[in-house]
Amino acid sequence: MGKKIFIGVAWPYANGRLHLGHLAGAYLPADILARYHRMKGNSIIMVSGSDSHGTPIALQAEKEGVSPKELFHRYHRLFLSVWDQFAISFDLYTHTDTENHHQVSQQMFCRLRKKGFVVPGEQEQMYSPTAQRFLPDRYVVGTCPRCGYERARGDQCEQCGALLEPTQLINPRSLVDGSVPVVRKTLHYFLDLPAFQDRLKEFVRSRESVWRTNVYRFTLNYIEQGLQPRPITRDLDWGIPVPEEGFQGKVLYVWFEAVIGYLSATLEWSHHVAPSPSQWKDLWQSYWYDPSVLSYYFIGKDNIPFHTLIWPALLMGAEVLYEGDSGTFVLPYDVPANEFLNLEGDKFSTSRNWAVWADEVAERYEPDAFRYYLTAIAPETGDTEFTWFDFVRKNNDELVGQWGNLVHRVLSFTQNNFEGQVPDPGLTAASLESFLSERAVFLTEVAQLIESCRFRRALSEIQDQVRILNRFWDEQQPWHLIRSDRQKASAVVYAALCWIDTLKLAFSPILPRTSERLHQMLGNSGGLLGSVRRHDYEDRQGRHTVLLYEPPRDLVPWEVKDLPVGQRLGKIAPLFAKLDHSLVGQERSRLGLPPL
RNA sequence: GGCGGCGUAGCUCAGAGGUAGAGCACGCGGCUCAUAACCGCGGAGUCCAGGGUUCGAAUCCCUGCGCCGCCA
Repeated sequence: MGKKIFIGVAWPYANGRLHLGHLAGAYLPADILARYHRMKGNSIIMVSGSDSHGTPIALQAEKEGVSPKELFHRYHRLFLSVWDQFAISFDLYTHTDTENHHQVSQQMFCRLRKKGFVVPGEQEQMYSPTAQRFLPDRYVVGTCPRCGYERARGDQCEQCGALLEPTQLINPRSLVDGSVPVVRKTLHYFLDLPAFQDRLKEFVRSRESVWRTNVYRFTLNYIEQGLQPRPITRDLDWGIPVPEEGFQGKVLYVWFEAVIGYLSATLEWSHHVAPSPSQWKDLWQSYWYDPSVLSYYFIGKDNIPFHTLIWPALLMGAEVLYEGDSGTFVLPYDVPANEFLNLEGDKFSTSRNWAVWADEVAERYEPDAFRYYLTAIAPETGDTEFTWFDFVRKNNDELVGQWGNLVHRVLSFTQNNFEGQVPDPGLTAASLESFLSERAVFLTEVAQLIESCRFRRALSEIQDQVRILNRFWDEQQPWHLIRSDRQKASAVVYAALCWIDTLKLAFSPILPRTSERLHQMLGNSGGLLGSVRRHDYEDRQGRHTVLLYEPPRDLVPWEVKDLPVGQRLGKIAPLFAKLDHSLVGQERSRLGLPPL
């Protein structure tokens, strides 16, 4: 019986481009897990979407003189093409400004309100009399009380790093029109997190053996320090309206509704794929109310408490989405938060333009080369470093030199000596038989590593096996055997081809594009990659473009298969391109660095 | 300031109480099927610093330093 897997991936904020740090931190590992489970025959969905609301988007839109909707649609479109370029196989990639997401978020709000976990309270906030509206902390600037910097923001001083309340600023003014704001009381709703203190603690403890130690300890400690009520509404006009009388001009806080996207996206996906309208309900509920579902959330380390505490609290509090639903929400199984990827000795920064932009780089290089490199240096246990020098090096020496070359030397040899057909091993020597039987052990080992989200380790395990096969080929010397003992040569080639076929399988979650090509080259039927499809639709919020994933009609299963004797190989071509070392200098100069 | 993570060979990173590991780079040798790729051998390190526990610590504990994140 197959397992049921839900994979949620952080909702990227649609006010800036995506860079390799985003991919390495969340989207790539999630995709690897998703692709693996599909081959394993498990039911899985992977969902995410663009986060369209919130202060930074509103602020930036104002600066550029466009509407927030326009701004976020621009980035949303860009994101869609990145997922396509890097073959990130979201079953649904949507955004938070759909009618469905508005409804589900408001419904969650109402559920929690009704159950008493969302309560009203007063807050003091800066108000601009000239603009007649409340100002988010960042909209207020003034002199920092600590260092005297004159353009400190209401939430933090960029000069000295002090975290501030806007009321602490000396000579505060509005960033919008320069007017002097005043302090005013405002009514908001708060999530009663302390009410969940004990249940959350019990929940977190139950995950000790699954979660990474940093995630576990960080979360547990957070609870033990005592949870505070958190405001879940804001004075802002860009967002999801608070569904309550007297709350005009207020919206749900973006951190509250964005996590609900995991749930709303599942509903939307079910709408898109359910065979009949009456079945969509069963479909989405099967991912949220069945206690055997394993749900994974791929995020960066800055996002941990939202997924290990706040989201579980919302799910516990609401219990179900609609009154009368049977079952209760499934809590996160694993939250494999990654640390950060740095770039050439400094952290990625969108505002300082210190980044390798995903959309750009996908046009200059084979995206699988990045998938390889980013998995090899995945920041699973600590921050790691992207350097162009190391990228070119790993691409040339490991990906091309070891894996690509192994494939090419064996396939070419088959082409040249066996008319491009899988040779008959005849009575395979016992040593080759046991060599071939190790494939199953190998696949199981890789599977276990992937299932426990140790992708970097999985990749190194696979590369070890590539090295073993290169050695096998060298030791057997088929280029001599072909003259002295053709039968033995056939057996060696057969064994090598079968192993390559298995390695292709193991590589395919990490390198889907090139594995698909290799799959064809080996003359196989079926497919590995699948396709990402755009889908347009309209609702009361406007027109939307989302991404849907379609697996290959005949998805190759995750299991050892002997190649049929006589199977014709496809057209052979190198899987990967070697990169010239001059690229290192070129790419570095794009960043304003000396050539090395 | 509080909490968590990280600090290991020139570089990128594994490991985790019992004589320091991998890949690359470097040196030597082999092979020629292959994208000058592949295979073998070798040198290389006060495992951030200081203290403690232990027969034994890179690994556990304490203190400090540096980097990253969260929170105040």
